[in-house]
Amino acid sequence: MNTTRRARLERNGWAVGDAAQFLNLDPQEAQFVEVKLALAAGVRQLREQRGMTQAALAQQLGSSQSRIAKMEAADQSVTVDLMMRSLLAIGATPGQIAKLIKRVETRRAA
Amino acid sequence: MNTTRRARLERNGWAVGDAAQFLNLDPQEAQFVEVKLALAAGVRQLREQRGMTQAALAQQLGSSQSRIAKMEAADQSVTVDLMMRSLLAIGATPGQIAKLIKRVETRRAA
DNA sequence: TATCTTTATGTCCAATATGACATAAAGTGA
DNA sequence: TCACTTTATGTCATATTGGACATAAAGATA
Repeated sequence: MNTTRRARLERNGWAVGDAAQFLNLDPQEAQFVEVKLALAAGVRQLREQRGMTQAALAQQLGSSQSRIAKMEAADQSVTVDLMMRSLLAIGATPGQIAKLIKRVETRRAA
Repeated sequence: MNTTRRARLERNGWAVGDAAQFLNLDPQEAQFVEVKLALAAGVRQLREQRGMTQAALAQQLGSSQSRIAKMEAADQSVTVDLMMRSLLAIGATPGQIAKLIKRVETRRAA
């Protein structure tokens, strides 16, 4: 978000910030959420890259379409464990997963 | 393990391999376990680096000493979620966590 | 050795996550 | 528009995880 847009919104009474501010998360829980978001995005990206539907991925994982949808939405009911397993099942390497997580850190600086 | 030792063991009927072979894990589940082991090691390392006991860390996390012990042992009853939260609570950055995971990949090549 | 501290292991049950299912919503092409 | 595919959302029962507690085992210090 650029500076003028932010300023305009704030003038009009909008609280402009990230999920952490909105939800009043302490910083480390906020970071945890960001990690989950990053992994969720990774799952979606890899799945689409492979031209798979959520249903197809669900079948490969022995899960269900609805759970995949929740996973890609980083729903609070899905664990990082499931995301990790999914990423590995899709063929992501630990290095790729690491990259997803590493980006969380720098995102704040951007 | 060096080559001659391996050869000697195998001559004597020992199956020489890693945890994956021993437990008959498929490769991606094996990798998942390795990720957990790496994170577990990270927790222990950071905790000791800070001169904390498991009990002290447990208190900081609102958990219990036994759970910390299990976490550091990468017990199957502890999730990656708990490890991640713990690492972040100890002050690990996403970048550091990423590094732990990234190392899993290259370990195989070593 | 004995005592104290720390860590490991096993079990309980309340809290949470899971796959499954139904169904709504959104997207796609005729 | 309609039909079809894909994704999103809500709920449920079963399974798994969590903190807690007891206690064993291992370390440290005298």
